[in-house]
Amino acid sequence: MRIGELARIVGVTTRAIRHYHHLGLLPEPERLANGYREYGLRHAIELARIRRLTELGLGLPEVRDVLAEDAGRDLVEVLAELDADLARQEAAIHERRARLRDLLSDAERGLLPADGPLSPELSAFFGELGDELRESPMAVKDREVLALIDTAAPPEEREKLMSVLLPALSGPDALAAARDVYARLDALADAPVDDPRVTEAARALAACVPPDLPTGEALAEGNTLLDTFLADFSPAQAEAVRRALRMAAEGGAP
Amino acid sequence: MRIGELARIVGVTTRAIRHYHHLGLLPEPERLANGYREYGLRHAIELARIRRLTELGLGLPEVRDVLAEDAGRDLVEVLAELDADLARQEAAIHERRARLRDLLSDAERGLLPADGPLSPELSAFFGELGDELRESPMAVKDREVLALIDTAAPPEEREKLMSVLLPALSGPDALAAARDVYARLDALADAPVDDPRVTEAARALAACVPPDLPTGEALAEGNTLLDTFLADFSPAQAEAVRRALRMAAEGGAP
DNA sequence: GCTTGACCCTGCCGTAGCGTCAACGTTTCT
DNA sequence: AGAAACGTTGACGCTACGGCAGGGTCAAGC
Repeated sequence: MRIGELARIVGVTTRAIRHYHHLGLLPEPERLANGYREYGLRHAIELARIRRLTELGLGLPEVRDVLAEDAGRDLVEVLAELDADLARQEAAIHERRARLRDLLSDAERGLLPADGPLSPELSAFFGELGDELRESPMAVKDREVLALIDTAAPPEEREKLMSVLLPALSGPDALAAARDVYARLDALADAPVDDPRVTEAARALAACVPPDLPTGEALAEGNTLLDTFLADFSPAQAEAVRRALRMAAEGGAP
Repeated sequence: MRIGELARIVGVTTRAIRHYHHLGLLPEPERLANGYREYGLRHAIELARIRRLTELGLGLPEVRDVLAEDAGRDLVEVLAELDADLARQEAAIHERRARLRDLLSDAERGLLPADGPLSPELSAFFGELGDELRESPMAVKDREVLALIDTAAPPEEREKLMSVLLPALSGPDALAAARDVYARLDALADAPVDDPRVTEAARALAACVPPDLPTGEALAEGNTLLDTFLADFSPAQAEAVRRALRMAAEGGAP
């Protein structure tokens, strides 16, 4: 029996058989005078065994281990380990599917303009903001930044930040206040730094900032983060934000 | 902001960021005079978006597609497709885990000497055969061959073969008959081809063969399969099997 | 001025399990 | 005798990066 026939019988490709030879999973058979491999029943049997094991999800090195230890002892151990691994994978897939379903249901209700997934509270806030996201560049930017924070710092810091932010976002006047601040900042896009509206915008923004926010940290000298953040704004907008942070920091820690 | 800081903020490795640059997922930022990449808030935002998408399970080429089509239209489509894909994977894993559990429970009851998984009926038959598998080489070989058939020809032919084999295996005298045949064939291991016991063994074996088995096919001239199969036997054993097949074929198609 | 340590750069090899050529020899059918 | 269908070895391709080699840059401390 030559390689093609063996492959057909067991239901694998010839390439796979040669691969198993290469890895030492399946012993190389005798060669005919022309160099062709000549297989016997033993090979078919062993190959079928390899197949059964790989189809269970074992990796080829593990299959080799199982085949090598002629006592079947190790098999049980490997299978148990594999089951645990598969359980983890299954759970991971399940979780991802749950998040996918949330996203898809949001999308069906017309939310989700072009963004990826973010936490449900934020999603709700920006969902209600609605048309603002199509008209106010500031609102768009704000959503992007909050999405960044939501994605970035894993649990610990995220939770802390969200716990002080969320009450502010879900208050009864939060939407109107946010719209007002966005409009004021948008108006500063082309304004000079000494425009009188800068002060008003800063005051409006500071009023929105929850008192528990660590604004002091943000103002610390070596903070390149704040600079990077403000580099994306016009000079007047950046000045307004900076003043608002100072006002919030002074008002919050008297 | 340089690459290390960006990586820390978003929670990825610098290697991943460079990888995204290489694939065109994330635009290359300006370079400083020393060749360092200099990032802004925009990059952090985009990188976080990429992260959210990959963590959902999208592949990087798909992420690129979603980011490229500036309308979010395609996102829903991609996500739906991804969900279908994940559903398939989840089902596959679930099935494998079910088979694994069967195997492990078999192993706990002391079955499964060193073999991989096979269909439950076969497993039951050889489970009951018990000690025979430790004493009779023929029994071991038989199990191996049936396991091969069980693994190899997918559904169609397998079902056909099993449907005629299983009744014969589960009859009340099946175990005793099988033991008898195994013993007779084992006795022929070192016997000459013209040993009188060859005829008796052939008769005993033929009596076990279900009448519906396509023995004619097996005897057709060009069948290298049968030769390969018999090459694993001693001459007298092979002769007995050959004669049994002839007897079954003649008796089965009168 | 020199070293140390923490960054940054490019580029190449490795991963699992084969698929897919390439370039060539053998067998088999017509 | 030519073509189709097989066989041989060898090398590259795929994911989403990790790891390493071999170097350049920058701030601080001696």
